Amino acid sequence: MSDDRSATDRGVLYATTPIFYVNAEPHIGHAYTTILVDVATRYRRLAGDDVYFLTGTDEHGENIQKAADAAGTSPQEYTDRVAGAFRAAWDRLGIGYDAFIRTTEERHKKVVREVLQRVYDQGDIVYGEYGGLYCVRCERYYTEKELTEDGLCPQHEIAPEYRSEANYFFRMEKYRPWLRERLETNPDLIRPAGYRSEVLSMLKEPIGDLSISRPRSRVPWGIPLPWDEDHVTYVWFDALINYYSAVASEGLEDRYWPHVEHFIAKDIVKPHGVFWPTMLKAAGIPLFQHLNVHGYWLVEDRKMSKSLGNVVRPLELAERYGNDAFRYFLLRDMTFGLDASFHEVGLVDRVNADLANDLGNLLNRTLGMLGKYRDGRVPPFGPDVAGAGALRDRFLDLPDRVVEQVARLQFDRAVAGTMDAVRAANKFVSESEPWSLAKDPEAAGRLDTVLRTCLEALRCASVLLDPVMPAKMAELRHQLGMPGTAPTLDDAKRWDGLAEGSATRKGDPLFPRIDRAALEAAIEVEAPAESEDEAGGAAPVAFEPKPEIDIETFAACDLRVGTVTACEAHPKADRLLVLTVQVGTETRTIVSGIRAHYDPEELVGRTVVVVANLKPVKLRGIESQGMVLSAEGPDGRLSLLSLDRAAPPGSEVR
RNA sequence: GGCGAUGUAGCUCAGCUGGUUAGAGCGCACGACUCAUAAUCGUGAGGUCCGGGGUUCAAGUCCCCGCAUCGCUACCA
Repeated sequence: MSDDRSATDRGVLYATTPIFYVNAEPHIGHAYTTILVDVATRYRRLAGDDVYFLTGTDEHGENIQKAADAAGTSPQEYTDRVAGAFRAAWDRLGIGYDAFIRTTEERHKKVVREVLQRVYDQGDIVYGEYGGLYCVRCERYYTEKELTEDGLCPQHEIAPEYRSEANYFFRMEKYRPWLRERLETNPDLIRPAGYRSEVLSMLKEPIGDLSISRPRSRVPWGIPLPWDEDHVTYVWFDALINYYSAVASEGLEDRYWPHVEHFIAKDIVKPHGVFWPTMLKAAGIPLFQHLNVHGYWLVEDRKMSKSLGNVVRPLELAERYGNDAFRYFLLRDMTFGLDASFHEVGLVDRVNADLANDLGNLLNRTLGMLGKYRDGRVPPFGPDVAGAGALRDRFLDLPDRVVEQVARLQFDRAVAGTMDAVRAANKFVSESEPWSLAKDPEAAGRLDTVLRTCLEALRCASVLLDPVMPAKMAELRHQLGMPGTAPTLDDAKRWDGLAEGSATRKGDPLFPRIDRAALEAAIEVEAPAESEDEAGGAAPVAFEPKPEIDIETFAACDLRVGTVTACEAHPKADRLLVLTVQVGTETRTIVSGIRAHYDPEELVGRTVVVVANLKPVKLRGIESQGMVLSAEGPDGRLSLLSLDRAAPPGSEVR
């Protein structure tokens, strides 16, 4: 256990998941974070700690509004529905959260406004007019240091202008030195260490100030700024503050805030590792204890994406294989902080080997013999049997180790260690051969010892695995004849937890084996079907049309058919390709940001659509004389426009 | 381009502050057993620890260079 969480906060835990943006159904990433926190909190509860587990939904913003419009409903109705879907999903996955916060709740809005006002009053929120020098071409602000000696934009060598955008900015840059210092002196504030380094490297250069508002006229679906009702907060002050508002609004601030642990996936390290601590500092609220960052589940070794058709639906898996088995797999097969690969066959193998063969079968064989030899009743310990004491010691050593591993976020090891002990129990059965003892009347006492030892091993295992598989472990204890009361960690520290003479209740196998061959066959069948629709099946995108233009304005764009005659990677930019395009009689050099989507070779000879009268611009040293058109797919994947009938290079497009 | 992470048996991964013949599970081969969910237990095959240098008595573990994959970041007319 790390030093900084010793005296003050031992015994109390406030754990959070991110609040999820309600524009999509929960996927395995959402589910993993939430299950992880569920397991972590259950372990701490098992140890007798005072625990508060928060999750929720992020419901404001333009996208929600658009999605609601597209669905033909109001934002409120829309978010009610989706937030309800998230809650239902978590319920089905056995998530025992204590509180569910929605950013549209009054209690949240009130706290957000209070915090905003406080930060504003002390001068850390400023109007965008003070934002600075803005290069129109770059569409970004520059600090004076970044500009050339003459005060020009380094990219375009034009004079930047003072931009008076109607936004408010949080003066985040001001807190950068403080945050660096804090991370230096508090090395495990962000963990594992790799993510701390990442944040530190972000802080080496200016982080700028953070835009935190949008005009209410454009985005009415948000929380109005308390001092300027014409603006609403944008994302950060709204969403991040949920962690604080959830307890502050319930009078639980003193009890839980000093013990807050955030759990997130690595994609949101920046807002949580940079924005959030500086916001807290500015608001005079103490920092979180740790920011705990986990990796991604890579599906078929690629990042999960809708366009690849490899989205893993947690509810389907839980349904198919059992929720507890699914949870076990997630916790067992990912090392905290690192990415892990998800293969459905791997899940099945894991569940069969560990849960069906080792744990489930140990229960089944033990209760089977108990029924046969002892009428299903719990025997006393008899004379010593070789290996019984060692097995007992092995189990009784586990609780302290597990608690420590959980504190270090080593859930995989905590679970593996317990399963190793279960394996040792199976070995003990083989070596002590109770079926042979049963044939020898003089060995009755030793048979008692063997059976009782197995029963106690199972009972202890059920306690140590209870946070991961609450339903199945309760069922296990039920089969052992125990009452349905919730276990405590102390139950795993004793070897006499069963009542002598009590009746066991052998039932169906706890974890039925999953037919792996059938699964493989099913995958065979599914595989070809997936490749058919690249984009055709993608959901329509809600959008807000740009301001109307007339035909003359459109005609001002000179769009032309072109043929790519050569193409190579830009020598000084990772994301750019340099195309040579034949447009009519002219040959143009066009720089385009499509390198991540197309190989240079595959473009040679292709027909493209070119904006021919764009003002040329130098991109990383190469002049681009135009632009090629492409469309963006659901996953940011670009698709170049081409023609479905031949038209010679230079033909006008209209 | 900058920063960071990862690269260990067919597969999924452990290997903490450098120290005996490099580990686990799955899969595979052979054997044992029969209480059990075609389960369990044992034995075995299988590795240039990404490549190349270096530091050290000693390196998978530290340093340098490179390769590959991933992430963040700049460029995305």
